[in-house]
Amino acid sequence: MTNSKVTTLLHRDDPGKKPLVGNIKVTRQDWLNVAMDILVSDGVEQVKVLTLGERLGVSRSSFYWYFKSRQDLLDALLDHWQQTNTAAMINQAESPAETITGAVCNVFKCFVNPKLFDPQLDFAIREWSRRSGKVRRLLDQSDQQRLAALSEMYARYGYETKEATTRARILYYMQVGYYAADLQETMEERSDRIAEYLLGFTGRVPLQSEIEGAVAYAMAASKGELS
Amino acid sequence: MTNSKVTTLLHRDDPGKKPLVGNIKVTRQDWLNVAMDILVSDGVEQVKVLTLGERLGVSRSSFYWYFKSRQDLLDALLDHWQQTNTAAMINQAESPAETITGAVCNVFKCFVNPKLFDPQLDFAIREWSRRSGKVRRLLDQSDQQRLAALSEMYARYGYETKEATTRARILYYMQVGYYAADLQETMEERSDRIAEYLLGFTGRVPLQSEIEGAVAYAMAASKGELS
DNA sequence: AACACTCTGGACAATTGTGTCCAATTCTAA
DNA sequence: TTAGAATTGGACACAATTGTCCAGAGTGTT
Repeated sequence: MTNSKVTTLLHRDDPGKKPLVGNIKVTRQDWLNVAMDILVSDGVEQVKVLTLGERLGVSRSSFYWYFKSRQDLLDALLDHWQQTNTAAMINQAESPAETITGAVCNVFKCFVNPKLFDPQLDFAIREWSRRSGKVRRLLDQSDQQRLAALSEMYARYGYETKEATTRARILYYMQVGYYAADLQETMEERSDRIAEYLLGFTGRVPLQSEIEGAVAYAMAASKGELS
Repeated sequence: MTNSKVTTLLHRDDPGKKPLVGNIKVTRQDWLNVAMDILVSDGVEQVKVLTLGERLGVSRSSFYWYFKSRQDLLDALLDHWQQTNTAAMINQAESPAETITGAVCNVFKCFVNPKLFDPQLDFAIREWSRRSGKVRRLLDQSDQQRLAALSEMYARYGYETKEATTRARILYYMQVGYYAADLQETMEERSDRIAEYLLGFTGRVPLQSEIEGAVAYAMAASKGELS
């Protein structure tokens, strides 16, 4: 019904890596990669030891060599998320820019470049948080940090406090909703609205150069040309 | 971890209804109500015949008298959603208003009055749609209809096409994201930002009377005083 | 009083998931 | 070449879940 990337998710599929010796078929990282893939496409509940094993072509027992339990794997996935997404968004919100529209363009980079920020992973965690108090607490904390960084960004360009925090919410939750809806929109379609998005989010007309820069970045990102 | 309403979810808990005769302990509607409750609070995957039966104080076999299978129940839940949420939002988007800010206030009614529109149910369906092609198709269709109605609303007040459709997206997806994030915000906190939300969504300054009307509606809705 | 109708409970089968145990395999090092 | 370490596969135990079957318990009808 869903997923399965064509990229090299598994050690054995990556020609750059040296072959595994001995009786070894997969690595701990392979289990993690496949688990992450399923987490993103199908949700936590579908992260099942049996399913992962089948996809790796390996028996379930192997799993228990690398992980203490299913929960142990889930904790590792959560760790990975914590160490990537939130940091990236805060970083973009704090990047310098001439104008507020330029600053929002910086934040847009998170929304279009999966190497910077993985919105689908973010959504998967959000879904997971509904069923786990621990995950919920971590996510609430991240949301607050991100909103604070975005509010501060608007404030830097002269918006008064309440307008700054409200615009931060609109920008942030619009992004959350966009990925929750999981549109299958091409990057061309999205780019085509950039000027209007910038106007909507800031109330100010963006510079032509900002629009062009954002479109160029979005197109490059969609082709995997960025890091 | 979650839910359980205190309201009269079950036939037997509603003093207004006549008692069930014979060997009858629950009705088909009771099963549906409890299922809907769990769908909203815990997601489709948690809608289990055993769990529902326990909550109703009845054995699983009873379920199979009222429903052909678990899938049969899920189809009924989906039906109910279709016949409520989308219609309500389109209706609000089409309501007449003097200004665009007033029109957005009409749409806000959906976001704050659960009797008009149930955003948590909407989110539950969205989550479900990730795991079912059938649900996915129905939801995509609803999203498009709602976005079309909101775009048309902006267009009525003079926004040109691309700005109208973009603002419709910001308004709609912000709402989706807001409920996906599942903040535990009081209605006072939300109301306090209404003027800024209106400015952000429309780019125009709302009338004082519109703000006051919207706040009054929101507070009444949160107290369950509306229909 | 006998019967039909509606609903419920309990036993059973099949499937799918987690976790444990141990033997088998394959490389490395002594 | 032999011992040991790392990894994997297969069998087993256990729990949760869906679905089937049928007997039984109330009600109303004839």
